[in-house]
Amino acid sequence: MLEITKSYEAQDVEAKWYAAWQQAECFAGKPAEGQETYSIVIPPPNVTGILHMGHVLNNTLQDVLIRRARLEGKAACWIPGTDHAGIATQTMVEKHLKKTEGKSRYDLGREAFLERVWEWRHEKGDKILQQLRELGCSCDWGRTNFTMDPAYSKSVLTSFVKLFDGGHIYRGKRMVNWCPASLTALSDEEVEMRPTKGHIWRIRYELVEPEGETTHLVLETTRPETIAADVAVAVHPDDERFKKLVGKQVWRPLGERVALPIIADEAVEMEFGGGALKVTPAHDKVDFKIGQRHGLAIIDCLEPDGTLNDAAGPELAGMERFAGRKRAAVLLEERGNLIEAKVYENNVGYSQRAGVPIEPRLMQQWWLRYPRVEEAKQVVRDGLVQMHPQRWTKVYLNWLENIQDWCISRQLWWGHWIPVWYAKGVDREKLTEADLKNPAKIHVSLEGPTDPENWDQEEDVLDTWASSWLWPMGTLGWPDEDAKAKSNFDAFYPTTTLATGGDIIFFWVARMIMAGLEFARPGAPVEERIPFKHVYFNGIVRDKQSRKMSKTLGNSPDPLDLIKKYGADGTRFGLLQIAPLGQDLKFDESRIEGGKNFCNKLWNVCRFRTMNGEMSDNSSLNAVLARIDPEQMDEDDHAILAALLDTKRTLEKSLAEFEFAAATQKLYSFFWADFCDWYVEVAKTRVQDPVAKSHALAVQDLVIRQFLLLFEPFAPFIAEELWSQLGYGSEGRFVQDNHLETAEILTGALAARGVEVDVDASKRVDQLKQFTTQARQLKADQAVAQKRDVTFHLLADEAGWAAIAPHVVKLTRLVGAEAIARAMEEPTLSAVVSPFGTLYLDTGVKVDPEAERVRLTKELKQLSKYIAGTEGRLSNQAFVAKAPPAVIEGAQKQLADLKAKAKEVERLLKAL
RNA sequence: GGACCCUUAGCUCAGUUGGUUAGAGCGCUUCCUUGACAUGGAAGAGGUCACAGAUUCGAGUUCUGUAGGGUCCA
Repeated sequence: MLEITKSYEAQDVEAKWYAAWQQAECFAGKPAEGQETYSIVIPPPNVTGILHMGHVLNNTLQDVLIRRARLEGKAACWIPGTDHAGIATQTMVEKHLKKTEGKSRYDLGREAFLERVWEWRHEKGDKILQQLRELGCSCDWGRTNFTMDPAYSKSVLTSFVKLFDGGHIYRGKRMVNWCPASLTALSDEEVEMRPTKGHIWRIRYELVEPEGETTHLVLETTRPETIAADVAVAVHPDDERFKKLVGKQVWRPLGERVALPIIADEAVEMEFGGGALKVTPAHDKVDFKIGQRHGLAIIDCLEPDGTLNDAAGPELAGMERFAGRKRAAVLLEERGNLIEAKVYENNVGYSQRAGVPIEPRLMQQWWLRYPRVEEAKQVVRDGLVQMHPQRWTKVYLNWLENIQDWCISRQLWWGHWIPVWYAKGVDREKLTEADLKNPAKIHVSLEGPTDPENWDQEEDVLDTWASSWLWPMGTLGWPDEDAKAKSNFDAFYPTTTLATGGDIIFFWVARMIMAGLEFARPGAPVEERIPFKHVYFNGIVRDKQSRKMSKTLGNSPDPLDLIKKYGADGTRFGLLQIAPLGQDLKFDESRIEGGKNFCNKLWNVCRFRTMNGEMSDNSSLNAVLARIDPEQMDEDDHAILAALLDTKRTLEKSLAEFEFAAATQKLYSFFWADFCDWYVEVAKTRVQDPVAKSHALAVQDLVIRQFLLLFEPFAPFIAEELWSQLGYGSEGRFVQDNHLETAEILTGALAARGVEVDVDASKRVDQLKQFTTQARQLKADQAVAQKRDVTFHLLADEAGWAAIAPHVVKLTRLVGAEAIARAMEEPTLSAVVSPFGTLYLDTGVKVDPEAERVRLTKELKQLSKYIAGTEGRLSNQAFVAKAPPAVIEGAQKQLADLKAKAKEVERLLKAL
């Protein structure tokens, strides 16, 4: 007898099998000639991050896909790795440095600081990859990548050089989103617009020369601290109110007393703030464009860290920007320029990472004109890259329609150092487009100049996303030919599926598509250059109040606690059950508990199987099939096999469409309801029967075998353990070494064994189930639910008795009775109308006619309601004329059944 | 301002191309520790499918609008 414990203890099992899998190199992606491949690249988590619920969901999905692919016989490869996450990691280390040593990165200097970051990375990094192992993730760990690894860095820098050479990258002075906290430029995607409460100030700008009655203009601004950087006042050219003032001048109310021209520009909104706009080209994108059109000067009144500089005027210089704003308002009031201060809410751009308002600033940065924009749209429109759910396609295309050049330089130290060198003595601020192509002034290459003493390298690093957009290629060895061969680039690129969150569709997904099209396999057909064929966008894990789970809110459970409490399998399965297709999901721990309970149920039914009889040959599908006796197949056998085939088909379909919740729900209902609650129960009787026993157990072994194969991608640990315990495998071989038979193949294999699965058996078994429920119901009504010494009498016609007779023994056991006997005459007992005839319950106690009348009357009322409804439909001429015949027949049959039943209930009532 | 999503039982969600009496899990009520499982079993209560129209023989399902909630873009 095998020693299966009474309940499933996940922890021991999990540790044991993960080690075994790794030992046997189960997860290594090894493509064979002619073998279909299935590859996934992990969305690389931050190297210093720790596992949160979003990772659990995202990685469980990937593991389900990759494990299923292995079972389908594909060469599967899941490439793991981590991202250096420039700003996040640098900020983390800087904070730590400040806290422990009271030093800034500048105190250490670039080189020493980077050493600290690397130390940090070696100490705290990759923890998350360890945690993924606890979740059961079957990544090919030998292929682990890090975006700052030398090989990967080479691919990043290569892409820069290629894009530069191709004219896609340029250096230019443009408005950027500046983060005063992180002291770096950001891309538009890293800026989040937030409605922000503040003030708007109405301010008088006095005319230098009054124009009749008009002595001043009224302007509204939310940023009075920048008034000193105003260089003009603009009005709309069509605005009748101001037409005669265009060309005149107003006095700047703060800072140096300067006369500002009044100009006309179409960018001004006439309805807003009285129609006149202060123009501050250094601090606003719209103003900058106006300034360019009118040849205006640019006055920058802010320091990089957000404090006001001398240009802001002596009263404000040196102040922090928000303090300066308040002070500016006070100054305006003192000078009589302030008309009104109103509470006001507007959209303000915030740095997504640092959480502070960004400053639009005019700066020299490196920019990328995206390559392959049109092609990137086309591959998605053509379905070469399919997005699931499909609606993301629209979001993607919309972004590409309005795409802007990408600011790829970051004023950070942690990241890929931009491979650009300036000739010593060159004034970087004055470099022109032509200078960028002049090798005497600029050098761009992987290796750097041969005479480094004459050059200074660019200080900036690349945006992190300008490295991760190469992930599907870089992790497969691109651009190095030897590395590509070693990594099986040819076999695994394009990858099959990318699973990620919709929040990074622009940051990452769209850019990967463009990078793939640009760099992978130049000249090859487009379907060979795309980085992936499917993108599945999983939802966001939210708490019960629909808030995003986050560390700062403290509303997220620690996944490792969940794994400890419910097992990795239970956590995975429970979470997937509440993960609808691409919809956000509200986390509900009770569902995780449900996942654990399901595992326990599976465990116990397998345990029960071992208690019912010695295990026979389970070593292969054919071995199990050989033990099935076609002669012994009864309706329950047919019904459970039909349900098994249906489950297989459902999974084939739902997983192909990324409907994970549908898949888990089918697994759950099939196994618990169809198999445990019914099949195993009815089989208890057959297992006592020496003739039927071996066949009945063989069917169970077949179902369990197939179920474990279906379940393994979702719950690999328990599946592996039971596979081993029940003798489905052999030493040194694992579940994944088997082939998951499709419904079609299994149907064929059964047929070859002489078993043609009768799909209609389910309908007849449903009647038996209904009978069972009715009998139990009768017992519960008579308050004898637990008594087993009761007798049922069935008043049935020949057909009814013939249908139920073969099942009477097991039904007797199932309903908890001494006997189910055929009644030859009508007893005066509590009764119910079953599909096989009228069923009476003899408890040995006299029937209470009043209670019986109440019960039957209620039943009759219910039936009458349905009869009326069905009659109503059938008496509708239009229905009969237009509905399909099958529907009409169904309704007619239903009506006949209901009427017969009602007639019998009426008869019972009269007989009381 | 533009685009998209959601609203079904107390809670979290299924409900495939329109078709018999709208389902599951959790929670709740009653009963049960009977040799697989109390992480369990049996029975039960609980829903005008947000609202208003339209299409249709027939709408939770399709269309239009309204309200509420959410997301993205500007």
